Amino acid sequence: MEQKYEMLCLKNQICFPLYACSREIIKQYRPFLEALDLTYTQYIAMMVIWEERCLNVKELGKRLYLDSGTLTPVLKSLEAKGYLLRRRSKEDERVLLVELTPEGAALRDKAVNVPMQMAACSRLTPEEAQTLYRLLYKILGRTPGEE
Amino acid sequence: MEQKYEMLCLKNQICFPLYACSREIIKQYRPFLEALDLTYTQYIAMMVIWEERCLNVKELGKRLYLDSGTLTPVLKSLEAKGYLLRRRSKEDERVLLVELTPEGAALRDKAVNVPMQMAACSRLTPEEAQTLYRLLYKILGRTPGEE
DNA sequence: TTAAATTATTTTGTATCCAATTTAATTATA
DNA sequence: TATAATTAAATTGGATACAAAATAATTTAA
Repeated sequence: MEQKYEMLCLKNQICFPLYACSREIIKQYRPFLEALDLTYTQYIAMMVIWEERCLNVKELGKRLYLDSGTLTPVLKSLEAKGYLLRRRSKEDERVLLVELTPEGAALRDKAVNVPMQMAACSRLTPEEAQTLYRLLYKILGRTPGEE
Repeated sequence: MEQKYEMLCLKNQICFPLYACSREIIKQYRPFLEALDLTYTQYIAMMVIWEERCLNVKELGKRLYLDSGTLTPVLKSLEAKGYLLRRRSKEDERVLLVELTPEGAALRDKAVNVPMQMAACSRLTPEEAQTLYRLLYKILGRTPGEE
């Protein structure tokens, strides 16, 4: 290939394997999450909601790097399954609060083994996973707990 | 948080930052790709087609980790823009060949600076990027050229 | 103090993704 | 050689993603 096109190859891209890996791993989640009747997006949303019990859409979106355009249908679906309640804040009617239900809390016990099951599929050593984790959060520009 | 839920937190997931990073970087591509009237998916498809000049949907899908359900509309859209031709193979009518047009080849010269522009946005050192690259392809289980 | 600006969420429209089904062509086999 | 099995794409249906516009509530500022 001509020199000037060298950088424009799939094999010289860093974003492409990131994109491919992300989708491949999410595909691996499928059988485990299907048993919980959750999609991956619903699963990571529930993960934050399990931790926080109650938070608003903006906060949730910041944690997940998703905007309300994506979250609105996801949260409506989780509400329809009975795992959370959506209600407007009393102090500020613009704010929508998302609150864990007892059914949602019960789901956490059913989900508790998913991380271990997924770890068993990993092709990386714990050290490699740790390195990857650090690099990914360097790209994201903030650590999970931050802000 | 209770010990038993410890692994079920966003901050202890490896897939989540992968998923978030992938989307964040694809978002960074947008202004550069908009100038070419391409989406990210169209861009990586063109990248393979620029290299191969002519290949079939199955081969393209293997390179991109995408199936024909995703590729069919992407390729129709690229054909509509005039960057490629879709035609059935003479030897096997089931196979759809995707062939670069002169317009598609010309687009390559307009895209040639995108990788450099994106590299300028990177928060990683070249060494870190190299490490990340290696780990991602370890997860994918095959190197870019392989198979 | 009320009109303008801002903010949080929803809606809309477009483009993926992907599982599952369908269609059409080819190959294998009884 | 008919028929079954396989294969490559396309289609269908459901769930994201996300930009842009719309809606509604709150805050700012002239």
